[in-house]
Amino acid sequence: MRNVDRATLGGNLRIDQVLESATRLFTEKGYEAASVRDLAAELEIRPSSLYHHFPGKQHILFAICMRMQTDFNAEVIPELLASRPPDEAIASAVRRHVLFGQRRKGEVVVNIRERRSLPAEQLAQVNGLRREYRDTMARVIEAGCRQGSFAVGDPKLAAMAIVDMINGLPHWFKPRDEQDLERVADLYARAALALLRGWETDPVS
Amino acid sequence: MRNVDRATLGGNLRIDQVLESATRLFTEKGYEAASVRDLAAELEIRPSSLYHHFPGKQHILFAICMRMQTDFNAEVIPELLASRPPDEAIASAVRRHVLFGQRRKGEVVVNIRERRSLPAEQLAQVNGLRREYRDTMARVIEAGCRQGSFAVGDPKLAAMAIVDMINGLPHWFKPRDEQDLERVADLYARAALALLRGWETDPVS
DNA sequence: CCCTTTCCCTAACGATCGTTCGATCGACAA
DNA sequence: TTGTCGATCGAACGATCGTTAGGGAAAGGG
Repeated sequence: MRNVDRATLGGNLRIDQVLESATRLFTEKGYEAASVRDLAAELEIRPSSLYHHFPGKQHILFAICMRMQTDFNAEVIPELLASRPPDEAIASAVRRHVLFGQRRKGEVVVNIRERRSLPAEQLAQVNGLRREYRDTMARVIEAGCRQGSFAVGDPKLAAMAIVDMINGLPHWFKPRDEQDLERVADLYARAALALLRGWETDPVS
Repeated sequence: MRNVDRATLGGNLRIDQVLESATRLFTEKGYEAASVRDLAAELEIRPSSLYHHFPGKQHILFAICMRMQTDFNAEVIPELLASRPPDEAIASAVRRHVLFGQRRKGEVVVNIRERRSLPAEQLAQVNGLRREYRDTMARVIEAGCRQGSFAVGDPKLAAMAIVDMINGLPHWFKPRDEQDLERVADLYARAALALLRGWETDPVS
């Protein structure tokens, strides 16, 4: 029982090594294709030793997804809830989202691409956190519409579009350096604002 | 040899059934988790019979990805190359992209999420087609910048952002009816234009 | 008629999968 | 010293994996 707590929340040393190696393996080969023996080999221990720290392979994936999404929400949602104009809230949330996606690229990609291999109940937990983020963003967009900064008919759709756009980034973007990363983060923040301001006002052609 | 040709291009009846069932299985369980025996069971034949039509499991995935991406390029790229203002070109390309993503949702999702399980050489072929699409879109965006319709500093980045946004759609969007689908397709076309017009002109806050 | 080709079958191959069991080793408290 | 406990080990379990070998039934052309 103690192990499970230390698996979902961080804390233990060896468990962090397991999650780190597993993240790398899962991103490179995919969750199903990466075997417990691959993971054990990377950690230089025997496969059976892994079961002292985790009750099974699925729990490793769950721990990766859950920890990543928890940290993400704790870091990005406050930007949306801070009391300030909706443009600024969206802009800094998008900035943070982009930066998080690069800093924790491995976990983010695993969470996006391998999450569906989780059993229904664990998958629902992770999806709950993701929905919480999207709903919060949708509410800020709605507030921006009421006060006239944004022109969006469907705030939920707009939030999904923006999130999809940002989540695509870690799959292919390799920043040249820290400055390049900041540039793209700002660019995406601008992109989100351009989207929300001009969505339903501009003519389609 | 004949089989390979009929696998990548369409034509044969049974092969189409295999690709259709495989697409459904791969979307539901993932390529690695879906076994040859699962696929054979769905087709009500024995696993070994599959090897009369395909030389191996990987080639089924390759056929799905290649056929989907070929059809996609043949359908969407002409919208970008047609001689007309860049706004209109982008708008109708995005519209077509969204509609294609719904009409061929299964194959599109498989191509996005399972493509990486392909061996390097086959993966490169599919990625080549994808790059062709993105590059074409980037050139249209660049043209739009030169003639003043768009205000984008990095056309390739803008193309990737738009493509990521649209490709996210098939993962979660379930249109109520045909009209709802048309509505979202138009909305995403507008979103792309809003993005390209206001990207670098609007202040960040 | 026979011969080839197409399609599917039964049976099984070796490999690898996630996981379990029981023993062992070292550190540390009593 | 003895006892406890966390961590690791070797060895193996049954299941399932992708794939192959070889044969049989039906169809079509010579």
